Amino acid sequence: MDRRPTILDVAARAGVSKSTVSLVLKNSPQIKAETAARVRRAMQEVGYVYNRAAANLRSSSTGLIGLVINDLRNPFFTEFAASFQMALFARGYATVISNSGEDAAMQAAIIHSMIEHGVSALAISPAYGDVTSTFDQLARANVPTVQVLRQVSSRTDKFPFSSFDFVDGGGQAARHLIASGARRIAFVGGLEGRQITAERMSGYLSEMQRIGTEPIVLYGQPSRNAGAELAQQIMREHPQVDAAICFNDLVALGMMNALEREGQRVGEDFRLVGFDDLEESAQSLPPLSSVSCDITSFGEKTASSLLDWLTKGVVPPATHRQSVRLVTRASSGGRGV
Amino acid sequence: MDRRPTILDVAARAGVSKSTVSLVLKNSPQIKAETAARVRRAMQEVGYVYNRAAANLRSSSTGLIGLVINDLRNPFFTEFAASFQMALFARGYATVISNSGEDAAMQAAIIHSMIEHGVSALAISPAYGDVTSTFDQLARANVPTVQVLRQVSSRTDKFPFSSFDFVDGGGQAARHLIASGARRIAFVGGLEGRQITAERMSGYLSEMQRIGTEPIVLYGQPSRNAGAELAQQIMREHPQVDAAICFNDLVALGMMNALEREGQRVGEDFRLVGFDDLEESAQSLPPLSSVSCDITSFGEKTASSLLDWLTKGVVPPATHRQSVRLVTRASSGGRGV
DNA sequence: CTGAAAGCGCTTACAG
DNA sequence: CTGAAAGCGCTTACAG
Repeated sequence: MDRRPTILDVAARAGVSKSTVSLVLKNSPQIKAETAARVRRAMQEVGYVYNRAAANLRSSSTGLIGLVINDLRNPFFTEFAASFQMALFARGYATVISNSGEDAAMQAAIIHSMIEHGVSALAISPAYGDVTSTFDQLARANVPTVQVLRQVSSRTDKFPFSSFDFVDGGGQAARHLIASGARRIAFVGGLEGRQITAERMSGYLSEMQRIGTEPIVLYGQPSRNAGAELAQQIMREHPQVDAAICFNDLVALGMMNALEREGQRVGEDFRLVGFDDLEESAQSLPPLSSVSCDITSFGEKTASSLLDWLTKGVVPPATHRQSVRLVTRASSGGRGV
Repeated sequence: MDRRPTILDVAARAGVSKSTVSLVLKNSPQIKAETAARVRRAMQEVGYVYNRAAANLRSSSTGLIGLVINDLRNPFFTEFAASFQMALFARGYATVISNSGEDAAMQAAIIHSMIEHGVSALAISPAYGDVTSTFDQLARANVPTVQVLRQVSSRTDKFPFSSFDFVDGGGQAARHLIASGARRIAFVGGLEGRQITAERMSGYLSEMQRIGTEPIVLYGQPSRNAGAELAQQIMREHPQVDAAICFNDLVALGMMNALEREGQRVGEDFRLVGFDDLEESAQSLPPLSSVSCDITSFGEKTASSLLDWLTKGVVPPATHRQSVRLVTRASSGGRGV
């Protein structure tokens, strides 16, 4: 009673061979409905649980998809993880999620373990660091793997990369602020040297060049508190600035808070645009304009292109950029918008 | 070259039997160092990857620990997930994390799938709903399972429950506010009817009864925006209130923001205490007093008690409450604190 | 429509 | 210190 019942136990109970039980498990049309019903009843009676590991061993495909995430504490990534998993689940695949915590060594260990556990495919939102041996391992093991949101391996032929078109988003934001009458626009927040910071900033830089204005850039952590501090710094050191494109909404919300406390009317005296369009950004006071990255649909698309690769051999394009869309709200326009 | 090399390939390459290879894999001291080295070299050469599923099939223990989380979008739970996983990883166990998204049916499907995949043990921060059949399944499959943070099954003998001593935390917060000179204290935020709301409120209610004051309770979503709205409502409808214990820090931060915008000085005119002690709470303006729940250590303890159960048969106590500690900052005292 | 046999890649006693 | 054999719980052709 301690060991788990197997198909042999079920077969004995139902008075058939184990082959028949196996066929019933796969809903084979070969089995007479009556026999199938009897077998199913026997499964109930003995408390049978399918042993997927054993099945996989023979058929050598686990239906397990791995997801390695660089920071499970960041809502942007967890939203991705949640929608990715949901999409796979709906198509009958189980997802194992693991968090590397921005640690390349941890990431290597996780991936190693996932390969051992026989994942059929892998999506990685990678930690920065030396990852060549990690990706070599993946190549050897022949596990279809995509890089999302961050590109750390340049071998996009083997490890296709997909992300958002942040460059375009930054351009949209800059043009919108200029059109709304902003005179001096700063780019605020984001860690220096990170690719994603460069991308989000790039569209802003082009627009500043186009209108012949010197850009003003203040780097910082992508957090609410950093945003508040940077706002103070701008009011002190750059009083001429009357608008900002923020690395993300958290920074923008922190800035908004600090500006309003100092009596600045956000949307009139100072215009603000963020990135990510978090749920709460629509509800801030004033509501925050933001470059919306539909991370939910991104997660779903990543899931289906990975499955197409796995099941139909359709290799995803080496690089894919999902388009983004600026959502304008009161923080960048008149208060009543 | 397409199929993964097995120990037989390694054995052939190294000129030994597959048993020897297996022993090398387990670092058996029986194998001569020289032979082991030769075998290891052969593994490198053929690109061998351990097949854990096959190993598990024979030894019937996967070393896979499942974690089912009710809401991967909530930082409190993701912090738990991250520390739980780290702790297990450090002890050589792989964790598979899955998100039920507060959906009991999804949760049932996830747990079913995890059992099939042969998890050795399970931790569940459960979704509310009808879970009897889900837990029956677990009982039948004989998988050691703990409930954390939310108790949905009353069979704590089979499914031990552990959480924080929120009741005590609420009491600490209330006594502190009374001692600081607050005259009228409200309890703000948290969904009505949820056990965790009741727990966090309970200590407050006792203290109000003790000092003979009618409690004032305003329910709401556990979010920043809800906090801001509830603050407005309090200023309008309960002008006599000069302090609040909030369901969590998000609510408190939202309240703080709304209060300050209306010119109230938080910490002087209005005293505020939250729950959870988020990282950013120490850095808000003013810094937020909060009941600190050390979720990191909670995750680690959960991991090790689960492993003790799995490996040594030490069943955790039916109910465990980790103690919490009020951290007082300027939001509940003088501004200069 | 159902059964007998081989095999997936390991581990585990048991010999030697 | 190393090898030959059986077995973990399934699936997969192949018979019948």
